[in-house]
Amino acid sequence: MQDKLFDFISKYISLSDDEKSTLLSLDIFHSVKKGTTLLKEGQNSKESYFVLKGCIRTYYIIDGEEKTTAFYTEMDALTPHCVLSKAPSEYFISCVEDSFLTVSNSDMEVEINSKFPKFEIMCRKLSEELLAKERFNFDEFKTSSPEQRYLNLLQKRPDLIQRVPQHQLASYLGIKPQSLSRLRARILEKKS
Amino acid sequence: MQDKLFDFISKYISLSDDEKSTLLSLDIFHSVKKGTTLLKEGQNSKESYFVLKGCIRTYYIIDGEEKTTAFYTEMDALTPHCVLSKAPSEYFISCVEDSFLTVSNSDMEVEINSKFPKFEIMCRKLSEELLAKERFNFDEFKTSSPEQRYLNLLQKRPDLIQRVPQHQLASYLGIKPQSLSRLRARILEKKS
DNA sequence: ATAATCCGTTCACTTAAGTTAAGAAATGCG
DNA sequence: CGCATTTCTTAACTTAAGTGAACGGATTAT
Repeated sequence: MQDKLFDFISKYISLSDDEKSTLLSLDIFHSVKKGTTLLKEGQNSKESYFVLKGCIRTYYIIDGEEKTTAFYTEMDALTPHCVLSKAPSEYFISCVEDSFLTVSNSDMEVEINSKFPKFEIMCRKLSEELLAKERFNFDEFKTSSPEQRYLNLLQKRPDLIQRVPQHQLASYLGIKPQSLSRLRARILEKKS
Repeated sequence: MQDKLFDFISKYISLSDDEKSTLLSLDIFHSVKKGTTLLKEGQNSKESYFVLKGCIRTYYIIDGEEKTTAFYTEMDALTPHCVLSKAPSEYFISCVEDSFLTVSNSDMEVEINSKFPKFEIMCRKLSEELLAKERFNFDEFKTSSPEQRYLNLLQKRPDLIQRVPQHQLASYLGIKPQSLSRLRARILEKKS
């Protein structure tokens, strides 16, 4: 499973065996059970996550209702907003499935980055790439209707629709669960 | 005006006078007239922008209609998706107002980053911060109605509503211009 | 095993956004 | 300056999402 991490890293920089073992010595690999809450609203966490297997989600509680805004699956990285802002978290992070993650601390990252400048380079490339992707996804969201967004998701992340509860998917698509149900029924009708 | 750039940079790293003059020698400062198109769909650009004064926007043309998805104003940085993906651009970038920008080339950035590791650090910090912000904005968008999004914009970027045409604002809010007009009339009614 | 809770779907009704069209106001250009 | 184009608003109508409620089916807890 560690190799998955190294495969991912190799897309950005090349690591020596020495550097690899330094990474492994940090004890960042963790197995997390479905339903576990990794971060709560109001907490001041310094932890970042990288999903090797499984799925985690971020959600807000607004007027007592859960609003899921993002899913992170295999090879997705998440540094919560509160880690950078050093302010209490506005949202929760929880485990959608039994998952295998790397969990790293921002102090630890600062240390590694200063020891291995390579690492700094990887982080820059990765966050630049993720920023561009995030902007693109946001653009797509803005320019399409709920139905188009659902069809788009069906194309791009068909796995999500299988592995995630409908009501979480609904808020991810920016609508209510009932609307998602109706929308799906409408699509099925059209096909026939 | 250059000082504005250095003030911005100083939030992330400290530059020596030597480094400052190296930066200035690169001839990255440009004045751009309102209406100028900086990037066209299909182009393979390597240029990134930083807005010192003015406003630029990204927009798509979908079914012959302009869809504005983002505005970049004072102290905003934009590296277009196509620069990183090295694929033709999916969108246009144009100048909303007469503006003063820095325009930098990705080859130039690679060179600077290798000469000044400090710069690499700044880029990492900046893109991490922007990524967190972008995700937060996306979350807000998903979890609110068009009316809430407009009211939120009124709070957070009141200047935009003044300086940008309504029909561009509308698609930025994910709705049609007619709906924005109606929505504003509705809000005015409520207030009275 | 049974009760309780949660989840997804359906329905009827309300509300708001999309669509089409028309006209007024502002802007740009010859 | 006046004409043309673009932009903004309004209106009537259509379509889709929000709301509240009810129903089975599944999952969880007791």
